[in-house]
Amino acid sequence: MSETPTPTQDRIVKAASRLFHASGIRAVSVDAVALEAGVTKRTLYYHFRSKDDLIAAYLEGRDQPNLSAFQRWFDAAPGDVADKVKGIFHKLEEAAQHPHWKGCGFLRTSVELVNQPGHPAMVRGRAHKMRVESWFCSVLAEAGAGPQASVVARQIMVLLDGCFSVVLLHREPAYMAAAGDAAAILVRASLPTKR
Amino acid sequence: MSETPTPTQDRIVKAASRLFHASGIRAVSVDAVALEAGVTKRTLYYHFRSKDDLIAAYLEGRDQPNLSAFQRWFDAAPGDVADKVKGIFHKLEEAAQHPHWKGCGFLRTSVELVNQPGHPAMVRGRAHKMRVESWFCSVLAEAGAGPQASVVARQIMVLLDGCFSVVLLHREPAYMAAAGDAAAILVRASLPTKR
DNA sequence: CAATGTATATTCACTGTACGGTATACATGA
DNA sequence: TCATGTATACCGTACAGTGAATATACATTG
Repeated sequence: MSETPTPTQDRIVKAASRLFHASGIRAVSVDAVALEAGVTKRTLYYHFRSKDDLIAAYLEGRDQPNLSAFQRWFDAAPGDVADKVKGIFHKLEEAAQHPHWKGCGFLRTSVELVNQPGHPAMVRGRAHKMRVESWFCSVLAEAGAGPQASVVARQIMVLLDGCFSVVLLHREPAYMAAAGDAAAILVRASLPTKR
Repeated sequence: MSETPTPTQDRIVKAASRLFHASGIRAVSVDAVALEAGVTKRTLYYHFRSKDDLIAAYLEGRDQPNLSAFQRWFDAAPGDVADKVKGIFHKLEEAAQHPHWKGCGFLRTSVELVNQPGHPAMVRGRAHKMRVESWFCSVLAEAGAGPQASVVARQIMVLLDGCFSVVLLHREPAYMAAAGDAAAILVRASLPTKR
């Protein structure tokens, strides 16, 4: 799992990621993944024990890139911490404009696996969300939020995941702007007054 | 659709609701619904054209009850508007304690149908969420939020749906308390200062 | 009243297909 | 020759949906 993947494994995971993210894990068959990867199903099963393994690999591959994107967006935004957090929501709003945008793969997978809380994909989903939350928490703590940092980090996570869900249903990215404003208000309320 | 359902139709929809809500629409077969309803599959297909029709009926039946619950919780909570909104999140937190709690059927169904935006169930999901949002909006407007009412209503919806998603993944209802605090802060910020 | 017709409601048994996963054999290079 | 990798063909199952027959209810008509 932690070894360097062969080119074939890589192609399979990439194909799985495209299809799973586009249509959901239950709607995509193993045959479809093999076809997309240009590989026979038997080859796929040589490299992955089961479809569940493939799902786990799919999410594994999205963990770091997702977090990095948030961090990049935060760093690139001008202004104070509150503005920078708001900047993340702004970038998310831009991304959601594309008709192919499909929300958060971790959340969507967790919905499809709602009755298998111990599924490796669920474990990875929780770990990913916790990483993001911890990063928000440390950012807020460095900005001087004190003991409020962890609460506000949780509130930001709720707003973030709320955006994914609401916009996936309504296809109305403007919710993200409203959520960004909310996040900025909450961050400011947690920081010591400026002057 | 608007006619009084026969007892058999009612039993089928109720069985479908239980199973769909417990496990998701894709994980539950029509055979399973028929079995749960104590009816042959062929009888089920006499009353409903397809599984999609059944899914739509399932969500149709959750629209008004869901909204009414929010309104009841709001009315029952003490304090000003901000406190009452927070009261909704508190009740939600209580509900999420039960191990059988499975989040919001509308959101979860929308995830499972992500590639069929025109599906009747998606249409009903959007309509339901809009009804809830409109109700929040009118409540805020009556409290004197002015033009901010619609923005804050959207922020509350994002927090609400964020709770459903986050808690379904983490199984940690405390996120709802944090979200309730956030909602109260946002509502207060939108109202004219007391004195 | 009895025989008949008709719409509603229900059942058993079935079809076609798509799916996750596998048995087995073949190829290739160290 | 042995490990790695790929391919063809297949298995058993589960699923959405259907065909054709049957039962019940109730009205129409001789």
